[in-house]
Amino acid sequence: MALRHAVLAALLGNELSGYQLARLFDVNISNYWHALPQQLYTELTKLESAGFVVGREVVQRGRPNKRVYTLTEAGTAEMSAFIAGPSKPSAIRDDLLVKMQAAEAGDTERLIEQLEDRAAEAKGKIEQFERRLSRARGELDEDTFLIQSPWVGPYLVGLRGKAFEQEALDWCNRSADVLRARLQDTATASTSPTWKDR
Amino acid sequence: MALRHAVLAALLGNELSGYQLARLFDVNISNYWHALPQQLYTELTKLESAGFVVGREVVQRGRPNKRVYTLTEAGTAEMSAFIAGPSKPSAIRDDLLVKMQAAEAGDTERLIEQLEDRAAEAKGKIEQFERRLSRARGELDEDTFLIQSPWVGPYLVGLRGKAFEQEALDWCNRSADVLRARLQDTATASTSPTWKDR
DNA sequence: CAGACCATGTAAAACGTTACATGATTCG
DNA sequence: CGAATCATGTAACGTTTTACATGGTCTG
Repeated sequence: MALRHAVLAALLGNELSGYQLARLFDVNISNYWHALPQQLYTELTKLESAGFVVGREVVQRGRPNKRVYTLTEAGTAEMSAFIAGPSKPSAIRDDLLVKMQAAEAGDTERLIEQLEDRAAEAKGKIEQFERRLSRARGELDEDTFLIQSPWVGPYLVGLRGKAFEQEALDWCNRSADVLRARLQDTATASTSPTWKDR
Repeated sequence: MALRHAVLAALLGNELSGYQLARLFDVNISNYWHALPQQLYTELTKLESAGFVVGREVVQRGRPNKRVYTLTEAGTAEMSAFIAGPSKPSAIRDDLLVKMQAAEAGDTERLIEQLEDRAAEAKGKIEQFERRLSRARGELDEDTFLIQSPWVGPYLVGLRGKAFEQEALDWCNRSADVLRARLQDTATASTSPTWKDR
């Protein structure tokens, strides 16, 4: 009763196959809901037998055929009920933060490496978000777009995704700087033992 | 193999009971790892039989006795190995963002309410973080603290928690404003049907 | 012709949530 | 005297992850 609504939300206004949905979850939706392709295929099957979506076969040449899904009225109603209902507190899990919490127990240089990798990833995602948001706005500036566009939900969600990644980037940079400065200090202290020994 | 490391990280340097751990996870750690008390009790039992922590009984008067846990060397080694190993991509799940993505399908006023509730919650958390960070720093300013303090991990994690909540607050306010402005527009449009009908 | 992309699933194992269960003390 | 806090668990159920499984086309 959980992934269900994330899938329905993605399908609202888009006719998508399991594969397309999986890519969406990977690049876009993963910023607020994470799911693996296998889950999506089984979830779509369940949603179809529950009557919330309908699938139709699309025959392709040069590629495997695919089955694309659309929301039914029951699906839209389900989404509407979900929106009106209570929200569960948002859950996060981030290995990097667990590692940072326990930083003293591990190899600092290795942790800095991981912060740098994550910073690079965040940079890439920010650029992706910027491109997607800019494409959505078209010619309009953001405020005008947000008042005039008929669909504003996905754009606002995109803004949050971008801000989240920006925050991750800043934090990784700051933290890596701090850890590097502390390594410097330790190194200086231990390479000048003459001073300490006196 | 997942909650395990979040618990070990919390126990690093602190001797805690299941109950104390549960409160920590509720107020502090939930910003990067979410877990319910039941999970923590069972996890502590598992960690003890795995040899990563040791518990000892503390007899109290006026309160139920409790069992407090400390990391063993094997536990610290496990943590060190975890830090050196690969990190899983961070997972988020947030009902509010799912609802925003599907905003067109639901009651906008109800969604605005939920954004406001969440904003208020975020405000409270930010203040909590500020108090805790300031207590940790003591007299020192942040930069000095981050170079001099022997333990810097939990502080950096706290900075991230605070930034995350700040970002949530800003986004909720911005989004609620946008949705309200759009409601205004629709109301204006539908209360002047004469103009539309001509 | 190897590797990436398109396309879809099943099964078992691990993990997380909800419900159930209990009981003493302190505060208003 | 009711509610909150302290304190710890078990069992059933639902969800997610990992591993297994397959096969065609397109690009360099």
